[in-house]
Amino acid sequence: MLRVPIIRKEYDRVRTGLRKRGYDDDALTILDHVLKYDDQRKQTQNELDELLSIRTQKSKNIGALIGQGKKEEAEALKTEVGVLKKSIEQLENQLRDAKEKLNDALLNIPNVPHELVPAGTKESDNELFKAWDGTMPQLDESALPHWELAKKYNIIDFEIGAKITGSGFPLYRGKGSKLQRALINFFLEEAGKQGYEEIIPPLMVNADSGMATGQLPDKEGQMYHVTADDLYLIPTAEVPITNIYRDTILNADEFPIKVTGYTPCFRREAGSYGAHVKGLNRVHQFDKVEIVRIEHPDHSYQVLDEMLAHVESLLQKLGLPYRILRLCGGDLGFTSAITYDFEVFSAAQKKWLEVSSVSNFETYQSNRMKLRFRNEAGKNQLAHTLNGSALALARIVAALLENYQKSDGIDIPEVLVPYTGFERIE
RNA sequence: GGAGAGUUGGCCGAGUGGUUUAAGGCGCACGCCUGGAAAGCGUGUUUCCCGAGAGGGAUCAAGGGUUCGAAUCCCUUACUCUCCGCCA
Repeated sequence: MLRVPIIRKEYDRVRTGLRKRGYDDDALTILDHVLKYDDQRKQTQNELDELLSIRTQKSKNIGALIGQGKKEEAEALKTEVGVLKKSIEQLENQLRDAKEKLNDALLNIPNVPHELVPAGTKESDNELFKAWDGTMPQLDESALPHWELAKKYNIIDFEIGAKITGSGFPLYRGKGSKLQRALINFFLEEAGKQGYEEIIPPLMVNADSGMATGQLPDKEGQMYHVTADDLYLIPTAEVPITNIYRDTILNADEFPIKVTGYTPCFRREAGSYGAHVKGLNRVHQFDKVEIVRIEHPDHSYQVLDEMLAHVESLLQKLGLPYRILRLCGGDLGFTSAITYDFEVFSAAQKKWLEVSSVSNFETYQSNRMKLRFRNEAGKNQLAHTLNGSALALARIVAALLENYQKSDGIDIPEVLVPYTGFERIE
């Protein structure tokens, strides 16, 4: 979340930034509420500290008097301190109240967009950062969408998935399953070559973790909640991986921190319907390889570029037409300062599908999770967190199947053959 | 699931209601010593809030309670370890 001193000192910048997200004057009053609650907090804290100081002092005196055998004086002092108790209790309640209000307000303020982020509220306001300048796949008239191909070659079964669990939980089988595993391994190996440490994290997280990366409270309804144990199924590996570093003070020489992990991802996608959810376009469970970086604030934007280049190289190796969007303020995730979306062209559907989202959160997440490093001056400073999909599988599979289809089979991109062990799906 | 024992600073570890400071050790930083180093000696070393500073407050797993006063006593929760049960 945002730090109060920033809201105070850079008030105008914060307001301008939030306007890009569509905040009007009315919505912006939340900033003034923050300042008000913070003032209340400080004042109450000061008053309380003073009383506590007096209490401690007098209590020590009581101890000393008892030690000297001066019982009556001690008793008198006890009554005196007893009077303080009520005021202390009252101030403690006030303080708790002010902190709670302050925290609630802060939790509801999203990150301030980077200056490069275009203003806007609609998808069409996203900026085309990099257009596809190569050739588009030429498909026959008879080309099929991926859900038809999945059926034709018996590689993905949506109906059985729906029977076992529900719609949006596809079952991969045979070469479909092997292709899935090949892509996961390919992505992990490529990340490994770039120096990312591979991990396998827990697939369920507690509320603290969800809060730290910002899924809670903002996206409460988007996660599957296991109520019996109050745990959440992860919507992305970002959550468990970034939370490795929750409540941590790093040494500056521990940078760069580069972690990658494959996990299934679970999303309720409440409110989605129609053509958007056809086939693999939008599912409740999908596989994804995520890359996460924890960085010194001075380098995070250079690192963001590195991450973009990495994702781009994956798409190039897979031979998929792609474009890169710079998200507008309204489309930007709650916690993100800047986000680039990668979309691949799914040639039979004639649709661009989002397959990666690469973001710099600056200090928004690290402030929530108390992730700091000791800087050159020896002070503890918030680190920057970044992450990106590299890549999300389901839609990549959709595009691969559609774009590489021939009348009698589907070719496997050359780069994947060592991982699949076969060259065609027939 | 049952029973028991635990959780103290970067790490180890003492501390069963009060005598301004959570003992001591290790590690780390700086200084003295040295030709240089080691050893030795000295000083410093949790984090957060308020404050220009001096200083004040909080912090002994978390949250409540008892008390003039809680690391210490009581309650709840989480986690760790041991044993039993179940189990891939």
